[in-house]
Amino acid sequence: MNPTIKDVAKHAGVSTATVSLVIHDNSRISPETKRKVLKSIKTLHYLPSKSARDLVTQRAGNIGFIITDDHFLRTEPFYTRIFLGAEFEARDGDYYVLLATVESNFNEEDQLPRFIQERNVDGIIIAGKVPQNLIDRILELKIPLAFVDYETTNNCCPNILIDNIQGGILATSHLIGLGHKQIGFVGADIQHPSLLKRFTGYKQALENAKIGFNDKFVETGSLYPDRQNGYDAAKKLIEKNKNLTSIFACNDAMAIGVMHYLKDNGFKIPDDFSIIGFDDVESDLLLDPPLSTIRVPKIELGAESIRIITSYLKTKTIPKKILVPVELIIRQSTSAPGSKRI
Amino acid sequence: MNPTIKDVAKHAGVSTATVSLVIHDNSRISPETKRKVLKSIKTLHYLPSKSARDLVTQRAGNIGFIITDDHFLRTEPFYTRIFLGAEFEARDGDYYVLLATVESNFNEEDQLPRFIQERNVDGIIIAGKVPQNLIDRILELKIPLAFVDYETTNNCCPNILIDNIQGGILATSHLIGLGHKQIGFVGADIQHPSLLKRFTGYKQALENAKIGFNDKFVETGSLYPDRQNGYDAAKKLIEKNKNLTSIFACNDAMAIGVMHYLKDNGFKIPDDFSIIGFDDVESDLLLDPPLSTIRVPKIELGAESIRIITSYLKTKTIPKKILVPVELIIRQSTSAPGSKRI
DNA sequence: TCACATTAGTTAAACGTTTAACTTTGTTTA
DNA sequence: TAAACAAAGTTAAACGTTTAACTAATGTGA
Repeated sequence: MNPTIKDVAKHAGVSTATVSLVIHDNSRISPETKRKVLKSIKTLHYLPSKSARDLVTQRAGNIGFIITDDHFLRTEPFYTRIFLGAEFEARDGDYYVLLATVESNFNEEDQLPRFIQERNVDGIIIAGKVPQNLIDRILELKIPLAFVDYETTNNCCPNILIDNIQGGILATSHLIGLGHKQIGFVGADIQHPSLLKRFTGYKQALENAKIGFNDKFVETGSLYPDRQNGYDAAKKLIEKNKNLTSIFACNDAMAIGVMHYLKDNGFKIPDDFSIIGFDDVESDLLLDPPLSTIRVPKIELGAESIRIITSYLKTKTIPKKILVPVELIIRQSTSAPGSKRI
Repeated sequence: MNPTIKDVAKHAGVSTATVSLVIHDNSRISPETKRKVLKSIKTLHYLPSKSARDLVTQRAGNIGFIITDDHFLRTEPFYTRIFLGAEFEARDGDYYVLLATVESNFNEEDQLPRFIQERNVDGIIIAGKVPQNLIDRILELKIPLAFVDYETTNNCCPNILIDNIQGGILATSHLIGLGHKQIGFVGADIQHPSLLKRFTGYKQALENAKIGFNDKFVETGSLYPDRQNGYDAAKKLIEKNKNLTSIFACNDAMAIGVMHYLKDNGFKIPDDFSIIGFDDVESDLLLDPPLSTIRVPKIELGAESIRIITSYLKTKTIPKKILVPVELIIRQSTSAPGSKRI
């Protein structure tokens, strides 16, 4: 069996309390005793037991990370990176991150994630949109909660958000700056706060540039912002508006769908048509041409959410909203409106 | 505070031992008492504390998952999915999975992952290649260990492996079946057992088809099997062998590099040149044309590794090697050798 | 010189379970 | 009828820490 604090105490000729105080660097201990104890710790290869510690301190040492399986499968590289950002940051603090997926149609009777049932987390991060009744049940249990990339209306909890409006402005302004005046918007799930704000940014940029907003240029009918729906939206939009020269898609997945539609229909990108996405999913780089987009600092988003929740656990104070800035990434899918087609 | 076992005992009018026995479904308890206790548990919303349990049972309830940061960043979608497979499977068992990355040049004095320091795992899964001295130190601590996608020479521990040889044969035979006779191989890090076996499969398929092996058709100089090195390898290989009609790349990342090189140099895929990869990373689908490849069941690989290690923890028996079968995925990057170039 | 701090440690209870060993009561068996 | 056994619980120790409250020794100011 592993050595315990008692073994160390005996070896160093002190009480277990002293050993504990040394471990926690308490000033009550003289330098000499400290040295002696540290030496014993080293020679015995002593490591404190986490479960014993957790029991007495009444903490779990874990942060739960919840996401719907739907989100996870559909937009995996996006949320995976947020998770990783959380994971990395948690390591520096003193936590582990436990992952759980829930069904997107989670309902009353469904089992809560196991780490909640076992009281195995000190706090929870929810990534992306989840069913309201899940949120309610967690709040009922009074487990500290933070949301990343999902804006809640009741401001019970901190929200770590992408600056979606700014992103929408950046993307649209980029196209405007290149000389585009006919700019389409491809979106989805208009209930989703993030997507809505990107749309708001789009409109705001048009207004700033004194370009009239035209709702014929907007296609937001589908539920999920995925590749197939991007393809279909592009089809509708372009068939309806022959004069369009560019599209801002609400995320990269849809942008990729748009690109495929354009390619399938003989448009050259960016010569005939400029297209910009949002998210900067890594795979953008594989595209031909590489996609201009708005970079979302995913790792940073995850890290920030850990910082928020652990600081809450320490100080019991919550900031309401954190807005993480985004960045315009110009690649080769956008250019000045060039040789017009047909 | 949450209710404890004492509260339940008091509420049900029994001892805490009885409550514990009920929870563990011990036959010593009469049906009537059992019913009574279960009712109290329900009305009080009692949930056993994991840390108390862990302390007394001397288990952590966690499995560690270790990977080098290098692997993780370079081939993220691949190992991420293995991790997820482990995560999902662990949930059904009674474990959480804790992730840790280590530096690929991990050395003696470096800190072991925190979950090892804190004795917070019952077993460890190592994914992909890691430095030998890390392995040695874990073995020293006598923590049960399993390797996924990395073959260890000393057979101390179970190895959950992709059937790389079979994959190499499948890929190469596919090209041969299409009529190719000049088939290049693009690889890397010839020390890496997995890559080596893919190469073995390549040679074996050639032999099976009575096609002579030509080491001019092989390029395995670079250290990492990534996109850039794929690009460079294709360049060398094709400049050297004008008669090549197809390439089997040891993974998709390199295959993508090869495709980029081919595109940059005016080759049409698959008309002028067939290319097949290995791994079936999701992003293959974005490529133009979509890449034929060998699918590795990543989720399954992770799940299997959890099954192996938890079954070891229960029964203390280890299977030596598990070979997970792979599958040929034919997309549009391979076809019969067609209209030759220039 | 004495009351009082300060320093450097110790003692012992507490955290919430599990489980071996024990008790009590009732039922067989020889 | 007594001894043996089975059934259904209980008691109490143990797991390995942390920490409030205590103690003993030394230093300090009036």
